[in-house]
Amino acid sequence: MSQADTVTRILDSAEQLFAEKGFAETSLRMITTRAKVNLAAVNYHFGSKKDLIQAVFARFLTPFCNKLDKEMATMAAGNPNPKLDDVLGVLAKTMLTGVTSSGQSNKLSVFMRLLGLAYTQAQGHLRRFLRDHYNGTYARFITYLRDAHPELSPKEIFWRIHFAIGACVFTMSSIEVLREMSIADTREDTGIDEVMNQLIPFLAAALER
Amino acid sequence: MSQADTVTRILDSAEQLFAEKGFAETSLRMITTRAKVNLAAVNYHFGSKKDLIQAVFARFLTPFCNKLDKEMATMAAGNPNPKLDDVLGVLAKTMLTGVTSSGQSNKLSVFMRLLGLAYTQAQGHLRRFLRDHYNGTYARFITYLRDAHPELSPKEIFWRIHFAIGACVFTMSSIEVLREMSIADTREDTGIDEVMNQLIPFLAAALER
DNA sequence: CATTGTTTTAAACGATCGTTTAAAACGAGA
DNA sequence: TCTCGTTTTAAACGATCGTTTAAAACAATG
Repeated sequence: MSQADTVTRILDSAEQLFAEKGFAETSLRMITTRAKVNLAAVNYHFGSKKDLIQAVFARFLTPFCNKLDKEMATMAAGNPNPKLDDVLGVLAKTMLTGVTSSGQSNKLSVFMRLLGLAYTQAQGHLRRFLRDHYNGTYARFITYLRDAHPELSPKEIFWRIHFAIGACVFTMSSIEVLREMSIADTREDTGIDEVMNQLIPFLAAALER
Repeated sequence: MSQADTVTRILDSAEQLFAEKGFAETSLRMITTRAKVNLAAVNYHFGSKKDLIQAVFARFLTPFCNKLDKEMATMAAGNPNPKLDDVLGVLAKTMLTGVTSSGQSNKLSVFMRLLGLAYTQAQGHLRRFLRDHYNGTYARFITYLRDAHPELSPKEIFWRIHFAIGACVFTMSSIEVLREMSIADTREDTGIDEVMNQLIPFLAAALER
């Protein structure tokens, strides 16, 4: 087994388990067992558990942010005054097509779940890491939103977009639980596409109003 | 120190720490140290850490659900065809006035944070506990929503209300982080009342549309 | 005051955690 | 084939976890 294999398998297992259980509830022994590598491999290749957490985020956030930056620039080049729909459309498209780190299915919910953990479970070091590495893309995105709605104050833009992020992150984070509850409630299942098809107009209505 | 004191102090500390750090990241030693009681007091009075978690939820959910049930019944008695605004208004009022378990300030964000943990960090036992004890109130509330919007399918009701719950839970769960980010973004702070004043019309627009 | 049931206390239990160590296994270049 | 840097392995480290124990302290009752 080559080094790249070992590193990748650790990242895959860690990503999956972190999204499923959170950081504290996931032990290095769970990760290395699932990855079929030796326990010491994490500390050898990454240094510490904290560094592994950052590596998991870096692996999917770096290409995602690069892609988002590029797509945003492309949109702005062909459209001097992008509206909210345009900006959010680029974001949605990037999320749907650009999140493919470990190649497993259902990647979007993992992405969302990790994003949620970053907000609610970040232990300081992760928050600092994300700010230091991805604040640029975030700031540029917010700027597009402001330009699309110059009549709204920066505050209003900030909170509306985070309300929307909240609805997305929460829904996709708890998608399994929610689908179970939905079945118990309504006696019929709801596919993820169907959830997305309801979520998008929900958010559009809330953001535009 | 009487028994009631000890039990209450443990519940207060646990509630605070769970909301702040989550279940796994909060040790019994943190809880008992903050509560200024002996370590063994948790196992003596509650049995186990899982039982303590359930007790924390029970302490604020039981009076909350009782109050919500009563307020809903009162509303329905005086209003044969409550609209969405009425139903959500009762919910909001109950949340703002009825969440006062440990008497500390900023209780609403603790309530929301714990609610979020119940969805995203529930380890099975908690999910079962909540379903067994509070599913009645939940079902009744959903019924009011359905009656208020008979033209919507049960599925649509279910998902819209959970998108809304997501925006609330996420926002209030990460309120400290978000306020920091907002200050960095906009160079001005946002009070919690102000956040609520933006959140409510946001949700209203999304639910009604 | 003595007794009895309840609560608190200090100490220890075994289990599991993240991390470290040192030797073994491996692989490419001389 | 031998060498040397890299990677993997098994074992152990100290720390911390939830839980248990048995004795001490307490409070109420006779």
